[in-house]
Amino acid sequence: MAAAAAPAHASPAAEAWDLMAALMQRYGKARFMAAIAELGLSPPQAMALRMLRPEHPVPMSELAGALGCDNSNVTGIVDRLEDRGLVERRSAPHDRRVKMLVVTARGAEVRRRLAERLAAAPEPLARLGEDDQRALRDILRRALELAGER
Amino acid sequence: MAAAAAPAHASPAAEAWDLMAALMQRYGKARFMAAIAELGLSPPQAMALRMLRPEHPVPMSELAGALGCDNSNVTGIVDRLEDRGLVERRSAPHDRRVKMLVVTARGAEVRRRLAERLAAAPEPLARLGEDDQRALRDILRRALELAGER
DNA sequence: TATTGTTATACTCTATAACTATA
DNA sequence: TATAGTTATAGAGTATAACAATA
Repeated sequence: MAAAAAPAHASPAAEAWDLMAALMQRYGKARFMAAIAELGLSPPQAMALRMLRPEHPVPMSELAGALGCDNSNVTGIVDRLEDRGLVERRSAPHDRRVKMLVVTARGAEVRRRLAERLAAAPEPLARLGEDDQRALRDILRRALELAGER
Repeated sequence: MAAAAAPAHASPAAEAWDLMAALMQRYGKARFMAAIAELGLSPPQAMALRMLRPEHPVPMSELAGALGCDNSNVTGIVDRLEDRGLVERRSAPHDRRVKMLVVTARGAEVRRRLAERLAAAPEPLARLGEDDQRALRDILRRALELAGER
């Protein structure tokens, strides 16, 4: 099936955005689905494991915020990750309502393997010359800096 | 919550890929979810409507391929789009097993509004100078051309 | 025999609302 | 009263397997 939208972009930035979306759709999504299938994770489980950082416990509600879903969903997602021994719930010292999420050693290993599979640049970027690669990286760094990120 | 992965990239392309993923995650996803909520579409319904092009009927199985899911899922997704009058099933002339999907006038309008909301470049890209915007667009065009796309 | 789309089944994700235990 | 997390519920997406109609 062909691409989604018709051309005629409002600005070079809009066209770049469109091209980035196409790249993510065609390469990023396929790779993500393949990687999580290998590791036996569902998409939200994989996103949760990516968001959680080993050695940095966070409350359930913060994970819900990062995943952009309701707290009640996180209960089930974490249940299944915990069943597989990838994360643990711990009580918070200062507030007994809060449960802190901790990545286990096994979870950290799965998380590392996932990151490894997602890190490599896809073919269209990898094939670019060194100059283009660096220019692309530098422009994107500037974009995110301008927006106050990082 | 902080970003997902640790730094130390294998190449400028790998870092650029990481930055693009961050951009999509932080801006693309939020905008997509807001747009489909306004239009009353679920994520797969919206993806289906994006993939289908008015005036270009395609078989159910081709949509399944474009969505990267099983044929059996498409039955339900299309059922709900058809209930809302956004697409129609038509019989194919040459093979009576096949059903062709057609975007209705109403579906085309919803599809247009969706595309409109997703087309604008997000703030980090829009804030770049003209030179950077054009350079970014040109590099991405080259990347997709090299990979044999478009 | 093989293929297209549907149905049946089971599991996961999703939001909403009601509940608990804390604060 | 308000908040963190759970449970209950209902709707949607997902893959697998079995099926009907057609090729």
